[in-house]
Amino acid sequence: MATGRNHRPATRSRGIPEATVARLPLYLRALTALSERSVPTVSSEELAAAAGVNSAKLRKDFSYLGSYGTRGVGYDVEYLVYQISRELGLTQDWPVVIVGIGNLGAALANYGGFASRGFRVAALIDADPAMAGKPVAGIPVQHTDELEKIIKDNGVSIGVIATPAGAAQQVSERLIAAGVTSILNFAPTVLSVPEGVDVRKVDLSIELQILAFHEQRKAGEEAAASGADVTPPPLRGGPAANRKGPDGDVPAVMPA
Amino acid sequence: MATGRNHRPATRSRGIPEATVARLPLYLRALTALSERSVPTVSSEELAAAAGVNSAKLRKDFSYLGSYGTRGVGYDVEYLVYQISRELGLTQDWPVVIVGIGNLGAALANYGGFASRGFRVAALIDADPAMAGKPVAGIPVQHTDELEKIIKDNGVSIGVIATPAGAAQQVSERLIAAGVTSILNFAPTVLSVPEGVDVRKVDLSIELQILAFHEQRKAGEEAAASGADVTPPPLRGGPAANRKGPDGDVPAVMPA
DNA sequence: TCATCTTTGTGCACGCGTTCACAAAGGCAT
DNA sequence: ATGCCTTTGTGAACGCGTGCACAAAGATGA
Ligand SMILES: NC(=O)c1ccc[n+]([C@@H]2O[C@H](COP(=O)([O-])OP(=O)(O)OC[C@H]3O[C@@H](n4cnc5c(N)ncnc54)[C@H](O)[C@@H]3O)[C@@H](O)[C@H]2O)c1
Ligand SMILES: NC(=O)c1ccc[n+]([C@@H]2O[C@H](COP(=O)([O-])OP(=O)(O)OC[C@H]3O[C@@H](n4cnc5c(N)ncnc54)[C@H](O)[C@@H]3O)[C@@H](O)[C@H]2O)c1
Repeated sequence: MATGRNHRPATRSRGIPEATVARLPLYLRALTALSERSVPTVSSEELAAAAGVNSAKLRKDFSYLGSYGTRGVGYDVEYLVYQISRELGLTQDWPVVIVGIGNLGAALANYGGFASRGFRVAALIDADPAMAGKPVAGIPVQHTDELEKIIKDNGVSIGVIATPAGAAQQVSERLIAAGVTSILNFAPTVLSVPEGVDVRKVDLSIELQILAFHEQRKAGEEAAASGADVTPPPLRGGPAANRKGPDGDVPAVMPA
Repeated sequence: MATGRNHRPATRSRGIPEATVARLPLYLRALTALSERSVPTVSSEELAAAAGVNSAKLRKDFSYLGSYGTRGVGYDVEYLVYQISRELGLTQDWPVVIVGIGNLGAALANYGGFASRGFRVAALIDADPAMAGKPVAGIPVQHTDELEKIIKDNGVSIGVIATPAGAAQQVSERLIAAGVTSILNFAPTVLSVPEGVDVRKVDLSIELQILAFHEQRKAGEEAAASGADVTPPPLRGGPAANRKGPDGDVPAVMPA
């Protein structure tokens, strides 16, 4: 579940809110772009616009990292890039393994965005013996038998799962037993992991379904305005009341 | 153009909290699995476990949909599947276009999870003339010149962007101008869209960076125990210690 | 019919995250 | 130096989401 409740009593000073942590990569990306254009400083307003967030939120986020800005001027781009990188742990190189080299796994392996940010594909692992040795994105695929050895030899602590859903739980258990403590899961399954292991999931179906919900709502409101009724009849406690909010919005954070 | 800098009183769809909407697909998946095993009813406790959430949260979520449970018994699986599907708008078929048929786009096109849930790949679109006509996942790729026509002819309202980051904003503008009102963006860019358009993004780099942050913190706490400072731990380290973590499960995708 | 037992539905309290609004800080020109 | 102007950093208010705890609902069996 989400960032828990009564966790640890100490280390409040280092306690950067989870929501802030999730935005740091966004700021970092915007700052990197500015850095490449040799822009020396940015105001919270400009940077917030580039990152697509509220400027007050950005300032508060940065306040958790310390006071790196200069009033009346803004933030020093290079310095901030460094500070955020350090905070995110990107000043070191993180070896990552990808398990399940099918359509998606291969695409991930080919993705250049890994190396560009301190991540290095240490190994590609698949259960299919026919794939063993075959190079994907220049890296030879290794068999799952080697999984534990690979993890340990390379000191891998982050694993990416791109296997079919049915295999994901088992794969996660092997990864964790071998030393992995962070998993990015692309398989549409709820992984059950011990405490201390972080799991983040990327689920295409869920995203589409959320979009579909909003699409339907938009269509419903539209139809409601013209008197038509598109949605099926509610069976119970029918809330004939349709909200026709002025919203046009969007966001929604998804919890676990 | 219009960067939405207007704040809305938050999206109150139809009274269903956004956080709940984001969990409905999760429940639906668990329920579908039960349905396939011909399980007639489930308690909130069981279903919550299967979906990886708190049972009280699940009950509260369902309460927004109406009272579909029976006290002392639980929920009727089939009925609930229907209700949630209807709520999410999955009783109708949503045509979807994928723009940018590279590594990732091709993987998405090959993904079976689309059709299984009311989504249909209406077209694959790419700017590379060399790809035009080539079939990917059984569907011929069409050139971007056709984009507007494709969207309109098929009544597409949901678009998936898998182009390089540099092209994403422009592609989104064309999609929106042609009638798309929901976008799932895989490109690492902040899309600026007019009000009324929903954007959800999936960003691998961000997910990995968030995981890296937690990894670093875990390593830091470990080191702290041995007298080190709480700041930048030089090297990632050692043995994956299984201590208390922040959480066991986290979200992955974020709103636009 | 009535008692018992299970499980729902929800009132309530709490904490996190967001946003507003503004005082203080600092640069810069005079 | 002094005053002006810009922008930060944050106190405070507010709303959303979460989870506890329990009364009410309803099934089941005697
Ligand atoms: N392709 C997509 O766009 C997409 C989108 C969203 C989610 N997903 C999910 O990602 C996963 C992979 O999708 P895909 O399209 O690449 O599937 P795929 O069938 O093309 O690839 C799966 C790969 O995993 C390997 N594998 C199977 N069991 C394994 C095991 N126990 N250990 C190691 N490797 C194993 C298979 O040999 C195969 O190479 C699936 O769970 C899918 O639902 C895919
Ligand atoms: N591959 C991954 O695993 C992965 C992971 C995360 C994010 N991404 C992002 O997804 C996007 C696609 O990644 P990829 O690896 O598939 O890249 P790719 O280069 O393999 O594919 C990009 C495709 O988009 C097409 N394209 C370019 N401009 C276009 C335009 N204006 N209109 C239509 N099509 C256009 C290209 O012809 C190409 O076929 C990138 O933004 C990447 O950063 C990819």
